[in-house]
Amino acid sequence: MLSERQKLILSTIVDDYIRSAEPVGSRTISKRSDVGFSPATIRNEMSDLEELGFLEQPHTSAGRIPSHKGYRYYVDHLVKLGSLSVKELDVLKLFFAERLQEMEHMIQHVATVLSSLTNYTSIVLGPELLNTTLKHLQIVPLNDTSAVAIIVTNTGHVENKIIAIPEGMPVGELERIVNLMNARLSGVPLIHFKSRLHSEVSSELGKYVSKYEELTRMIESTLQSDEEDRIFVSGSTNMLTQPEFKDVDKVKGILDLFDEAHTLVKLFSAAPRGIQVRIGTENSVEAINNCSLITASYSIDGQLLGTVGILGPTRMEYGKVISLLDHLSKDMALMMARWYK
Amino acid sequence: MLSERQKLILSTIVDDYIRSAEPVGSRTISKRSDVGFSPATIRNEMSDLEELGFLEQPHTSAGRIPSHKGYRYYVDHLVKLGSLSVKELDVLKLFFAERLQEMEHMIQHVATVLSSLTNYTSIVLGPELLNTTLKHLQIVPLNDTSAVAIIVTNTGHVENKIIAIPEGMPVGELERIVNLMNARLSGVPLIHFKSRLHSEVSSELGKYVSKYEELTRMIESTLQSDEEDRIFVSGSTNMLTQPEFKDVDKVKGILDLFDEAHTLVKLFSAAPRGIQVRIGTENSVEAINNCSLITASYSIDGQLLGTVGILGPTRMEYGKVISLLDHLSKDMALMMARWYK
DNA sequence: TTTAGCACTCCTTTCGATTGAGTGCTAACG
DNA sequence: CGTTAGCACTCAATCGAAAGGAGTGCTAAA
Repeated sequence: MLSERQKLILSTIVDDYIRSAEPVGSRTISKRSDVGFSPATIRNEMSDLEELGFLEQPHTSAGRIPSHKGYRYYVDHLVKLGSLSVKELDVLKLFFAERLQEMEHMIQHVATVLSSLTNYTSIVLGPELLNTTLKHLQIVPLNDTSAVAIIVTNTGHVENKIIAIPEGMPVGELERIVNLMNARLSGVPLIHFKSRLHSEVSSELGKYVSKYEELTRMIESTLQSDEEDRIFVSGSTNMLTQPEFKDVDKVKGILDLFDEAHTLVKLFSAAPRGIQVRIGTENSVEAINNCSLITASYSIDGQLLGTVGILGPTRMEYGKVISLLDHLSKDMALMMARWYK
Repeated sequence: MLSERQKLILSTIVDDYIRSAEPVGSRTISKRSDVGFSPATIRNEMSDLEELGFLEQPHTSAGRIPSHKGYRYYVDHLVKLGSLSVKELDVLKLFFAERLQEMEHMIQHVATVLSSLTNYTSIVLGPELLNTTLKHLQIVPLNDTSAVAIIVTNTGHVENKIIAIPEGMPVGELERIVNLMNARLSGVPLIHFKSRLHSEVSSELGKYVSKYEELTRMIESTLQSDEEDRIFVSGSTNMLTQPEFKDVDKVKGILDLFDEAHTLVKLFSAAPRGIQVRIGTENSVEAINNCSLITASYSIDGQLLGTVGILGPTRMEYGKVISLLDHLSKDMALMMARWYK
């Protein structure tokens, strides 16, 4: 357990380091108006804090910087949640007044706003398609062998994929099956689509049962294709403005990560409800072991939809970012609710 | 007009500099087996070439590097088009054997292959939607006020947009109009869609003429939304591996460019038929004034469809890249032809 | 015309020397 | 006994001089 004075000093060091990116010395702390101790006293405390593992020294005659453990303690006990500035609130208000039509555009826009407000990189995981319900299924033949399967959800999302028409199935029959599916499956949550497809429709298919298996498998694959389309990144080059990443080799790995939608989806799918701060090596992905990732989930009626996140250096403005994400994730949930109902 | 010997020397300098990224000295050139002159002779020629503006000296006691004019001459007269290696041909053959279904995936894949074969950044501009013909038009109502307009082209491309249902238009009437449009406009090239829409359909609309205007305007807007979706980038972080960009400030502007699909589309739309090499400041976009951009257009029956491009440092492997782009753009044209016919 | 020789330039590397921010320890102070 | 002033010590960063070396330009000889 840290004493009040230790907390004050740790907190001051973290704040100062976040601002300056330079190791913080005892004199710097001592000069601050809210700390009424001499440099020598501070030094003793700093020495203790280092022994406890909260601080590190790049080298003997440098100031101290927070260790991962130090950041962790700061985030858990000391961080002062900044309230959003008038300017930031204005931006958000304006943004949510805009009522973008397509959900993709809305989410991309959220990412852009986040990265420009924070100067970090923002990553947003959109809701899974499976949470929506089927509005309309359509199959448009392109030629004798292939067709486009189109699925429209109640949120207005359109998913499509080119499929092969089962050999020997006439167009008329294809239409009949699709009509049947529409009649029976409209309004069904896509997560139940697969099972309902079999229970509701398969009995009425007559002689095309085997062909039909082939067809449904392809329609199902249309639903699975979207995993990587759920991820939206903005401000990736903001990483380059951070002094800790002025060395090209250090950013390369991070920037490469942003192109791997696959890895990002995995990283974000693992995020829990509410707000989570993962510092340095707490991240499972090695490329961002010198970064912190703050995520906030958004949900409707307790059902987890997706995650909003900010990636920056471990020396990140935790207070500001946490309150911003908290605010925004709630706004997003509200906005999503309009779509889903 | 340069003498044969000057050409040989210029060519050798450019080749060597492309390989090493270091200023090239007279001794280095002299040692090469195909140049039978002493360093002193080479020096005299280099001095002449510098006076003519083909070479530059970073400082008095350094070797020479090619100027923009030097690269230009090299590209126009000296470059040896490398034939593709067996390995590269294998990659391409394998790739085009794969027959990806969706055009988007195919194009994205082309970009990936290009960047991994060259270690530069590849940018591909896909064909305009307007070159395709209408296969099917569909409007799916979501609720009382909005619907999704879906356009399927003969290439299997699906474009969709959420539109507002004109006030006071019953669903049945909406369906009737869409059916009419489908009957009359199927097979029409999208570039003529707008004009045909009016001439073919407007007479038969009865009392909904004014509402109908509103509706068609929105359907038309679905076609225009795709401009930025035509651009595909791969290997953007390859820029970071080039020694001339080891300084973060120098790459920031370039990487930022890749996020501005808008600017890229403009840059690529301006590309002429065939292969073009734009060196340094020949590029209109300032961010890439230290880069060279090589583009190759692809077309069917003389109609320009799109452009494949490689962006790298001015010190780029011109010979290799040019022949690769040439080869690939022709393969792409063939592949596209299958879609369009 | 070509080339060997040589003085000269100037970047780069190296290596102390210096500087200065910051520490740890000790002893004095309230 | 906690706090602080004083002081010696450490070590990265900065600076400058010296050395090294790659490369040039010029001149004169082959």
